[in-house]
Amino acid sequence: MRVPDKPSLDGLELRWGERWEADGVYRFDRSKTREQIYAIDSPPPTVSGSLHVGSVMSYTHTDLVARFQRMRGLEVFYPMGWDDNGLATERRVQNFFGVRCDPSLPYDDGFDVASVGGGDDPVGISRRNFIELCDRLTGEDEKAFEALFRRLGLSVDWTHLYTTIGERSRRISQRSFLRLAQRDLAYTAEAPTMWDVDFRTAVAQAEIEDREREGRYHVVVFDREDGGTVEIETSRPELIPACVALVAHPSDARFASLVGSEVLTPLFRVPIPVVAHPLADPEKGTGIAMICTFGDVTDVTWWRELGLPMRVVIEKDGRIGSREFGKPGWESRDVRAANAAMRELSGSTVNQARRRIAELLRDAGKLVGEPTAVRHTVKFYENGDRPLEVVASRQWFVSTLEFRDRLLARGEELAWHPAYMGARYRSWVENLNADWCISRQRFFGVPFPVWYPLDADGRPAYDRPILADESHLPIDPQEDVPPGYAPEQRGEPGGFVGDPDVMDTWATSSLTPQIAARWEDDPDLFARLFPMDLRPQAHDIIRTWLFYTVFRADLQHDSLPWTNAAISGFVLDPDRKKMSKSKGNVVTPMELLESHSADAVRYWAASARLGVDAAFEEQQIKVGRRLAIKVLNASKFALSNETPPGEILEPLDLGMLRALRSVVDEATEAFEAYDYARALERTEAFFWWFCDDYVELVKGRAYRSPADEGSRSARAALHLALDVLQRLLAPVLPYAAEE
RNA sequence: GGGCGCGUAGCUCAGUGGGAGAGCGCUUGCUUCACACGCAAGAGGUCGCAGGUUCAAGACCUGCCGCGCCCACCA
Repeated sequence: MRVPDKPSLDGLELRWGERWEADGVYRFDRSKTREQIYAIDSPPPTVSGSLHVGSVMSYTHTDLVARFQRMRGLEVFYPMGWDDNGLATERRVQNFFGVRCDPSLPYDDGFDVASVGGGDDPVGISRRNFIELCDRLTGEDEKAFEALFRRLGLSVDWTHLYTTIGERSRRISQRSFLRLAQRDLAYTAEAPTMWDVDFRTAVAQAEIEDREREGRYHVVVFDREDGGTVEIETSRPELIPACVALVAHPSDARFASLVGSEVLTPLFRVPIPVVAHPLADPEKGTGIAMICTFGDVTDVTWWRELGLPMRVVIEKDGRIGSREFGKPGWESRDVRAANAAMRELSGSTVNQARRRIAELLRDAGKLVGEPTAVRHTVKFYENGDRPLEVVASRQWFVSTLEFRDRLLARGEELAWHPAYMGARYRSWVENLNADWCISRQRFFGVPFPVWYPLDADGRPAYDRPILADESHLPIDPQEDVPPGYAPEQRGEPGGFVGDPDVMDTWATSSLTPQIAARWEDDPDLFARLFPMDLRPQAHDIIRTWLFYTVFRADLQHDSLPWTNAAISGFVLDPDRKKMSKSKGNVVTPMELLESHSADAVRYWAASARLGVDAAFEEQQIKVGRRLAIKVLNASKFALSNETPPGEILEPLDLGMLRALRSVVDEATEAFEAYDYARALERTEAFFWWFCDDYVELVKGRAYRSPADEGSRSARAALHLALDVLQRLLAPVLPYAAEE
């Protein structure tokens, strides 16, 4: 045994990191059975830059549990993944290399990105070439991520690494999709969906957030057939050309006589019916509202349930398109005026159109008073800058609404840590209002393993998709050819065309348990791991990652994907604001580890309970550093006397050990309840008492003659207590404990 | 509008019906043979407010105030 003269934390991470790797101490032993295994569904961090100090905290939380379960004798399956599938990566690669993905181009296996000049316009390349570039760039980030996680001391088995754009993820994602399609749970439909006009893609309900915005209420006059008028209030007058009806509540006496009659829209003079529907709120506006295709999701409900026609004026780029009145579906009592008004709006953004139509209405005497300013909530894509529009387009959906009740039951079945986080899941599931739209009009993602036959005129038969053969996955329908067709038939009448879209990134990451456990690629391994024990994650993605993963497992395996969910909070800066790069208060994780040591940073992370947002406190990290150093020094004292210890007989020694035993019990109980912070708190309090009181009390006795019984008892007690304390602290301070 | 969480020392936070606590920071003293990244002593609190239950409330119940978050059909 060699005890250093002056113990230090410096260099411990590198030394023990290498040793752990060489010895394979965290390598998963797949010969173990399900009962002997503790399986973790690690969150794959998004690869589009660098990791945040918040990630350091939450990944440490997972590692605390992993190390505890391993020390309790379970074989821990602790993989890692990189989430490099998605819009964030796509944008980064585009900007970095000056390229643009064009899925219609064929793969160029001799493509050299160096040949892409510094031209102004991005160079179009095939999807496969684009993915290869994504792989290349994300590879760099992923190396940095791994270095950070290794230094932090995450006891991950790095041989179980996956990427969400990798071949295995694409295969499993496509396989799962095909199974859903075969059961008609995944279906394609032309339907109104939420649409981001900047990214030009459909988005799902889960990616939508409300933001408060300034708006203006306009009171607008519609003409009745009998010569009277009716006034409605709207914040979106630019949708008047898309208006298909007025709606009032069935029991609203004020409008009862109007229901069933027709009115004319202002400016466009389009005859529309007045209808009744219980969703119309007599308290709002003037009590009667216009229904447009489509201003919001209520419009969609009204349109569907009342069987109204569709008159769309907003294009996918968010501008008002040109429309010709007088044609079928665009009838008008004054075609000339309608087209004149339409020309005023065509080509402008909704904001421009809103101002312009207000002027037109005013000039026509159809605006009552002036628009009044109001703050109201508007739906945005979570990464978007402009309000979402509702656009009718062909998309793939997964049936969700019909499973609401069983998904609620799954939420009850899952053990949430802390328990109250289950309420967020519940309120989300209770309020689901649409099937999951899983197609995205983007490029860097998992393609749909689907083609469509072309009819004699070259039109795709979307109602007869050709599903890929499962044995050939993953496939890219832009390159691969469906069974029974020749490559030359691509795009030709009577031939086929590949589905151009990619899946929602959550459609793949909702399968992380299946990907990590190699569903159907390795049935033996899967049976040993699934359902898993733990999903660790932060609270902001309960309605996405957690919800979708529960959903997929329920559909595919009729079970929960895991039994426990451990929900971490966020890291806030000391002013209690959310840390953000723009405020310049971000500390890079690697710098933290280098200046304070990994154990010190882990200590700070371990003091933050699950579910609670934690303040970033450098002071707390320093406290952790002192604790780690104290462990080294106390251990040095206990180990420096090399004479053999004896039997523990002294009442003081026995009393100390009795107290330590109850600390072990408490810490174990806390850890089993995922309350690592309490385990640390109890252990730490005991440890400082042990150092300051017990050690000082027995020091003199320990220094007596080696043969002295009291001295032997003291030394034996010190050895035993230090051994136990090191193990109690090992999940939090693995480096100091290992040293 | 519905729901969840949180208000305890200057700061960060424990607190499981009976004694108001820890760490940091602050003050004072100490080169004691594991550790000055240490040790010892000390100052510092109407436990958000108001009722109620109880022999006893920081804790349990009700209402209110404040902060944060989640959800909701945006006329």
